[in-house]
This record gives sequence, structure tokens and C-alpha cells, in this order.
Amino acid sequence: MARSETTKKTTRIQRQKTEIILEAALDVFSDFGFRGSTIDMIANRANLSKPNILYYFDNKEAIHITLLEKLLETWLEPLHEINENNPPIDEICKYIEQKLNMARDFPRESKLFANEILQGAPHVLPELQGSLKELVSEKAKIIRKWGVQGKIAEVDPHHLFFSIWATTQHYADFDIQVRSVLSDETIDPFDSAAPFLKKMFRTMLTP
Amino acid sequence: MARSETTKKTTRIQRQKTEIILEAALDVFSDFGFRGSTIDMIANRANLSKPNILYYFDNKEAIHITLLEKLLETWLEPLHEINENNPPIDEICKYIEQKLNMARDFPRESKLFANEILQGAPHVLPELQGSLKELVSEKAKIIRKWGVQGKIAEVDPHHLFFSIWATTQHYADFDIQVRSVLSDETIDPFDSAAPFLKKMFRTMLTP
DNA sequence: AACATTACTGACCAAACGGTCAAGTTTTTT
DNA sequence: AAAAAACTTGACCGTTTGGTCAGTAATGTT
Repeated sequence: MARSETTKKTTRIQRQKTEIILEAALDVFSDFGFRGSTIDMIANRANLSKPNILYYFDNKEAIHITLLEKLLETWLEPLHEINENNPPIDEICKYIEQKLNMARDFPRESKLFANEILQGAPHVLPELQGSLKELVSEKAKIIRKWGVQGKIAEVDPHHLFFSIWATTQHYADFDIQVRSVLSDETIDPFDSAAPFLKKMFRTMLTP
Repeated sequence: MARSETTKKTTRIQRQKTEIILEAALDVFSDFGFRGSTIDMIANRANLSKPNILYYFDNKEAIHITLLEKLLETWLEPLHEINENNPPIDEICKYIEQKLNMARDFPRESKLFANEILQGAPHVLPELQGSLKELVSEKAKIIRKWGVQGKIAEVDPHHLFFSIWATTQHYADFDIQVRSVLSDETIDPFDSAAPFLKKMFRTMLTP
């Protein structure tokens, strides 16, 4: 067990160093994936020695899991906010905007997640089948109800979410491809992506 | 240099074995990523010894690059087929259907590609900036012209392609997440994805 | 059948990697 | 100021991994 977990109270240094380690690990993991990253790489990034890293975390996997758990919370936050009582299309567009902003502001988190899912979600499969599925199912009901009430066009709620996730995260995960294809044309892909996506989904959802 | 590359004529055995190796490597690479895969894993899958693998390929990277190059050709094929003279919306819907079918029938290839791009395209960056960019730019002109002529709604062609790629490949790359969220609801996600996506893009593109 | 070429493998090597530990340093507590 | 607790690290270990090589087996050629 990591030494820092044996004690009851977390010290100032513990909080600081774990934060530094997680920050460095996010850099490394998001760039090279779990297997492509080494504890030495994380140690170098964090300006700490390898044994020092392992003083705060049991092993490499523990760092990865800690990152994923923190990520999942913030990742699902915007979905929680969808409110049945607000104007439906505005509500969905707000969600799209939030997801796109997250892709822009937290690309490392997006890539970390994409890497994990691509490998078959070895560390977060239970969460996918549990809390994620439940939350999506709950929000799907709202979408379906809006459709029946004629407030939005009737669409399959699950595939609506999939397409929102796919299109927004694409700009973070496939960043290198997006920029290669656009290159000189645009300064920031996100600037032109926002109006495009909002228009696309608004058109589809308008009854 | 790999022994098989030194000779002028490729023998029957060379063709057979390289095919077996590439098939096994696709299995392994798409499941574990480049760094997560070992030559031994490929060898086991292929029922060959490790040195035998290295008799046909210089090293691990060479196998990976060979796979990516073969992949890129077939991956871009459907985009080539977009024809200015056919009915615009049908033409784009056909492209969407082809991409979705590829995600269903060749999920390993899709994952291999996703993995490569996520890591910053270390092996195919030149192709992205070269042939891909050029092809997309060419087809973007057609989309733009269709828009000006009023045959389809005016949309940013690049972001249209991005959203088509993102939504279709999502079902292969994020397969585990899609199935976790749907689970009991549907038998095959692809069956319900096809009409959803076609409707979404058709709605957006109808003038 | 003799020869040449191609195909294959067990044994091995060096480097990389995850992780440990005893011994030291720093910080906190009393 | 001294004792206790927390923190840090150089050196080290066992395993994994990419890759080599000398020698052997199989295949093709004459």
C-alpha cells in the first residue's frame, strides 16, 4: 500500500505532491496511452524521482485509475444538468456547447478517456454499465417525452447522445487529423465547429 | 532488412505468411495499441515463432506501418467515390452508409486508425497532411458548389466530413461504451444507428 | 540425387521497465 | 532541542521485451 494511504490525516505535502503527480501523469498518459507510458516518464515530468512517485501511489495502475475516476465525474457533469423544465432545444444546445468547450479546454482528459475506451475500458467498465448507463437512460426518457409532446422532433435519444459525444470529442481526440486537413484554412477548428454543430443538431431537433 | 525483402521475387510462402502475420497483428494492435502489443502476442496469434515473424518483417514498427498503409487506401476509397454529377444528398448519404458499414465490418481497422491518430499520428502524419488533405479539399469544393447552387443547404464542408467520420467511427471505436449504455435495449447498435444518422444528415442538408 | 535457396527455431543478449529497500533528509510534534 | 513522523532517493532486482544469430529443416532447381 502507498505510504500516504496508511496514515489517517493527509498532510500538506501529500496533497501537493499527489496533485503534481496526477498532473504529470495526465500529460503522459494522454499522449502515450497507459502501456506506452512509464513511471520514469511521469517522474521526469513531475521533477520527482521514480521511488518518490511510488511512495504516493501503489503502482502505475493506481495513478491511472485515480485519474479516470476524477475524470468521469467532471465528464458526466454537463449531462446531469439537462433539465426537463427548460426549453428543450436550448437545453440540448447548451449541452453540446459545454461538451465542445470541454473538448477544447480539457483535451488531455478527452484523450485519456478515449484511450481507455478504445482498449475495452479495462478500468471503468463497471462505471459505464452502472452510473453512465443509468444517467443516460434517465435523460433519454426526457428526450423521448419532449418528442412525444411535439417540443422537439422524435429521435432516438441514445443515438442522439452518441452523435453529440462523437462529434464534440472528435475535435480533441482526432485533433492532429482535424488540423492536418484544415491546416491553413482556419486558425482554431473549435471556432468554426461550434456554430456548425449547433446548427446541425438544432436543425435535426426542430419539429 | 527483412530477409523476404532482399529477394526480387516473392514466393508463395512469403505471400501466405506475411498475410497470416498481418492478420494476427491487426487483431493484436487493434486490441492493445502499438505499445501495448508484443511481437510474442502476434506470434502466438499467428501460430508462428517470434524469430519467424522477424524473418518477414524488420521489426515491430514495420508490421504496424504496413498495416496502416494498407488501411489508409481502403479507408479513403468511399470518399473518392463522391461524384459531382449525381444527386447530392443521395451521394452524401451513400458515403455515410459506406462509412458506417466499414465501421461495422472492419472495426479492427477503425480502432487501429483511431489509436494511431490519438497518439499524434507518428506513422501517418505525412499522409494526413498530403493525400488526405488534398482529397478532402477536392471534395469540399464539390460540397460548396452544391450549396451555392442551392442543391443542398450551405454547410461548412470540412466540418461536415468531420461529423460524418466522428459519428460513424464512434460505433467501432467506442463500441464497448455504446454497448454498455444500450445493453438490453437493442440487439445490434448498427441497425438503429444507420437510419438515425441518415436522417440527421439528410435533415441538415436539405435546403 | 546433389545442390542451392528459402524458411524456420532454440538459445541468447541488452535494454527497458515496474517495483523494492535500506539508508538518509526534512518536516512536524512535543 | 530532541524525538517522532513523514518524506526522499541511489542502488538494486526480477521480468518483460525487441531483436540477433548460428545452426537446422524444408523446399525448389538442375
